[in-house]
Amino acid sequence: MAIIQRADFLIPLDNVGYLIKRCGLQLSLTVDRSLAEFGMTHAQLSIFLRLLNGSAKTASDLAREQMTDTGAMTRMLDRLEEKNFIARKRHLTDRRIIEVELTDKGRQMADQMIEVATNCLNHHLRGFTNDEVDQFKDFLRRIATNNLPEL
Amino acid sequence: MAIIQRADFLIPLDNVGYLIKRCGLQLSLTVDRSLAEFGMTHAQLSIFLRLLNGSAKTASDLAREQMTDTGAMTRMLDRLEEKNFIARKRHLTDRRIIEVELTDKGRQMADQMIEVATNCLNHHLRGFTNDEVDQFKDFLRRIATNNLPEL
DNA sequence: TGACATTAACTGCCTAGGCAGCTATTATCG
DNA sequence: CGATAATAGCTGCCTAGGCAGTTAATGTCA
Repeated sequence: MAIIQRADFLIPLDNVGYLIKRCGLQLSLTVDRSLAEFGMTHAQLSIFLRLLNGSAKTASDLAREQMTDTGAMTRMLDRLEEKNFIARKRHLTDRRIIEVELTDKGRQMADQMIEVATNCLNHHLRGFTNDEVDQFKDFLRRIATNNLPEL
Repeated sequence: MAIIQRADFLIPLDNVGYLIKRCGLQLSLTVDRSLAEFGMTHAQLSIFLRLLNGSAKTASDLAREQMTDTGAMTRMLDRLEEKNFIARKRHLTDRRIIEVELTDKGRQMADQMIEVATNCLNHHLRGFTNDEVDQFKDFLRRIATNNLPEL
């Protein structure tokens, strides 16, 4: 019951892997270009979003959710701290942990970035109905969870 | 008639941008891990596919279709040439152009890689019906073409 | 034809991520 | 309690891509 055949694989526009990768690249490129006026990137926006909604509070939370390395995250947080967008605080009881929080300046920047990025997303999704977007997101979530075991 | 609202943006699993990025990362990670036994990557497979089906013949074709830089492509082709997977040949009439072609060794490697990568893709798409895959691909193609102007 | 623009490929420089290894701290379990 | 494992964050090293600039070859057009 294989879904994807060898033949599909050879045609770029029939190759799901290629299509996902391409859309992801286009999207992040568009967002990065739009955020360039603030000197920011989509990767940094993503961190801000996690901190804003509270789904990540520490450096390793962020690394895990961004699917990146703790080393890379350390350096990314260095850059954000340098610009006073975030602050690091040692956890009181578990002193291994560094708690990351947005500064006022960070929250303000996040606000502007969200505005810009939302527009980019809507640009890429123009012509989609709400139902289609919902179904699309559902597909993506199913693909993501199909891989959880080895994540 | 904005589709994506600010509120959606804040919730990772409702954020189309985040979901696409995540799926793309997971997919290429899975493929890369599977191709590691050959010492190859998904980026290299992608080049092989283009050369196999004839949709790209030159270095700049490849760079354009991979959405990368010609400089990066030069170096990538260096690596592939070094391992004798591809050969470079000057175009006869337009001597600026370098034509890239797979060697026998390259074609043989491509064959094994396609097998492996197809399995990865099917793994990520398990539980999908053929219709769902078709619809998913359609969504992705629409998103990709929504951005063509500035490509 | 000759000046200028464009294209293809390449190179050097910079940045950022992946990986391995390290230290400090906490958890586990005999 | 004490040894060992696990976790969090950090650093050095390497690789690969983005960008700008270069060279060679071709196209354009007065």
